[in-house]
Amino acid sequence: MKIATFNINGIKARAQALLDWLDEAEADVVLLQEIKSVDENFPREMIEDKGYNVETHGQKGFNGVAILSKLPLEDVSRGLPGDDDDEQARWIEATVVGDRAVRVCGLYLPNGNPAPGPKYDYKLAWMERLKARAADLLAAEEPALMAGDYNVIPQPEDAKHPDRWTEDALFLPETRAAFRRILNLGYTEAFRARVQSPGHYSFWDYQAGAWQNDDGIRIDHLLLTPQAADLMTGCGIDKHVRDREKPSDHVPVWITLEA
DNA sequence: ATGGTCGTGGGACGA
Repeated sequence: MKIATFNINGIKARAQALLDWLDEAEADVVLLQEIKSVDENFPREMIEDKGYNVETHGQKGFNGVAILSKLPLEDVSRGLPGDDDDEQARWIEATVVGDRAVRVCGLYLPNGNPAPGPKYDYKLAWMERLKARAADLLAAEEPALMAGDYNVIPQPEDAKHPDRWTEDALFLPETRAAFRRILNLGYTEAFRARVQSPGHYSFWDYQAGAWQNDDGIRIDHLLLTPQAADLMTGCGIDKHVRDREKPSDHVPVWITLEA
């Protein structure tokens, strides 16, 4: 089973790029972030025509997440638990029924800039709620993963120029510590578990020639429970997608599971 | 320090 996460930065502008990538990647499950669409306007038919089941959790203008799956999806749940007043569409989860059942959670963690400030407070509070959900998932002792745009640069090795990010909400010590606390519950960060070398990124800003200079950061992650990590057979970043026409500023990150 | 570029929706805001 191949599972990918992809922040597409707007489904309307990215429709063709997404379809092209779906054709080549042949992922069984895709977790999308920043669809920037309400559910009614999401172009589900074009994706269903490629054999995917489609579950969305959209919002007007911003945010929005979705799950695409060639396998059946069960027990779909929308919204990160822990704050009934939070109306931002940043979380969706479902059970994928393959040879084994895998609980997949798609997330779009708040950016948090500028920090300090209310947006950063929201980010840290959201990460605390994420940790609570992560702990509950672990307690089930089943294959499960939480994947998406974490807006967290875990280590200096995950940025071309870490010195330029020291004041940024994606790299502040408090952000990285909150991310580590989630990992330390018992999660495996798929890519870093398999690749130790620096210089692998999943996001390049549209501005200032970031892509041309390979001035990237690695902020899209897949976190696996021990039962999922035991099934992992591969992991990769589809960097070449960033060089295409009308690209997202993120590229897909994926794993393969023996499931 | 500033401005640099996108997407959505059709203005301002988020990233």
